[in-house]
Amino acid sequence: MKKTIRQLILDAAQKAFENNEFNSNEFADFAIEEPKSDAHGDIATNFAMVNAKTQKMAPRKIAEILIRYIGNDSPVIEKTEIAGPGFINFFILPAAWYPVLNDIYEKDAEYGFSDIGKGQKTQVEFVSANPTGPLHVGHGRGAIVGDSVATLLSACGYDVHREYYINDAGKQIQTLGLSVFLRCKQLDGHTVEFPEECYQGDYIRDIAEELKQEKDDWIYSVSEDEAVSFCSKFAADRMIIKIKNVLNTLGISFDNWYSEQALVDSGKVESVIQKFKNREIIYEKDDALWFKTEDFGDEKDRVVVRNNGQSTYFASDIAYHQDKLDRGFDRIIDVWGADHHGYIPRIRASITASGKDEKQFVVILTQLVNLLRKGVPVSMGKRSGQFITLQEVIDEVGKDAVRFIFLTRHYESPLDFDLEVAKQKTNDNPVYYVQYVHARISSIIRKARDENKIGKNEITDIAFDKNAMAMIREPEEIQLIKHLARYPETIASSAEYMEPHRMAFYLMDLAADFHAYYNKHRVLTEDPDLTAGRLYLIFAVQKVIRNGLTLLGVSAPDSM
RNA sequence: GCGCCUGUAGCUCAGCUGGAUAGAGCAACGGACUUCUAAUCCGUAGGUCAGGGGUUCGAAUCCCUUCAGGCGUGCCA
Repeated sequence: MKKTIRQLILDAAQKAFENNEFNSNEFADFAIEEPKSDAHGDIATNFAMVNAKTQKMAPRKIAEILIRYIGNDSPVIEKTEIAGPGFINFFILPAAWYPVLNDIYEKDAEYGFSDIGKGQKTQVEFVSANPTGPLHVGHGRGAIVGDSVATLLSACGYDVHREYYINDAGKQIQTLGLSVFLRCKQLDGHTVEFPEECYQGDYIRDIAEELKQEKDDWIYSVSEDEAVSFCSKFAADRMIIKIKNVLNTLGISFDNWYSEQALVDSGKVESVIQKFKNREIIYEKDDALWFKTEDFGDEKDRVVVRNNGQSTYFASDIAYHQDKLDRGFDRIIDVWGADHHGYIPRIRASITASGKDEKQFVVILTQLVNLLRKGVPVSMGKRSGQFITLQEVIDEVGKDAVRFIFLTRHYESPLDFDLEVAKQKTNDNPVYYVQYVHARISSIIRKARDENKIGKNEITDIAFDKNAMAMIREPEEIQLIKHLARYPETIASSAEYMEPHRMAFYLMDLAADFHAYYNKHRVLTEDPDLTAGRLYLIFAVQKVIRNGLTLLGVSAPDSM
């Protein structure tokens, strides 16, 4: 509809210019939008205002000329008017909205999908939590945002690749191994002291017990170094399995699990360092190797190889991001927790340094999650082991509620996640509000079948009965269709701005419109045409609700 | 100190990238179930968009500044 109106305006403007009523045929960019208030019509444009300069005319004068050329013969327009400082408001004929419904039936699960991504290869890397402990709610937020963004991009025709980067090299993995090793010894009755840096959560004990079950006393038959190293590998593998399981319960899976250790073993880290050394953008100081990130926009230079010869996490990351781009991705999107924001300039520096376009690299920073119970903060501390895991949160409030709550906020705002609120099945918890629409419509359709009220056509018939269609004319019904017509652009903007919350809010709004309609009008009536028309409408609503929930990874139940 | 993020109704949050009278939900108050699921709906009330300046036809939105909160500012990850 917006496209149609835009074209009408452009054609009219061109004609006005040809007849010398406009001073220029260079028109400024103008907006086509839906006014907040119904009194301002269905669609409005600021064309006249933004073109005051190009035409050297008063906005209202421009508007007058324009609507004269738009005329009244368009099949979709009921009337036009000029309002306020020069808005042009269009009132659309109710019947002009009907094709939206046919479109929904025709495209079905792919209604609203587009190819604006043009098959661009896009990688979304998210979660990527260290396998040194269970996921917590903060990881959950990144996981859900990343997954939903990936899904939305796919719906817009991007060729999307989901990746999890496993930090399975480096000191923290050794520490993990040591923690498990010490816990094993303790389980065997030895007195051991845990160094402060060791992980002490219950999961360490679980892994130690699993290890003992599989390997019995083997760890004492080898050197301690060898034992710890084995424990590291064993524990990391176990943690990855657990992480995969949690993510599975959230409906999240990855195309690739990328191992840092494998990256190191491949020699890519070494070779990037060498390459940068040759270009003299890596230099030696204080027995360490430094990357001149400051030359590429960072605050100061960063260490890539420590004075003890170990390379840093950053060194791997340079090679990793290089490798991503070498794999041919047009755009790489990293989803990080806000506490990593200091890393952006240095990664960007590494990308610029290697001659790539920094615009290919995008970071979504999800702000921290405060876990509460009845308004009281739940303490979180990884080393101490005193924390609630993501798995526990999901078990308590359910996958759908967790996903939806995380998605009803802009990822940039800090999030208070209250476990008690999340469990409530009230409107504090809008996931049920939206799902209820789906269940209600399923219920109506069941009843319609029971009572033989489906009519002579199946509801899903695209070539729908004209008489039935014409019965759709209540204001609430037209309102619903207008809302359904906005779904495609909601997908597009959610994907373009990588803001899945837009879809969540869209669904809540649509749900509100439906619930209001439901309370005011009966779908199943004694009039067969009316009943058929309304069934056709609500079935379309149900499809859109289901499609939208699916994009957000939330289920659409047939009964609640 | 510097950098990033945030500040909108009592609470939790939107506000479509500069548009018309700033919107929802919760909480409060008053109504609607013999009829398709009341996990719903209808209504009332609630605002100096943190404060101040600027940009222009027009600012919650852009710029400057002050204040408040969070995070970061490692040869940790």
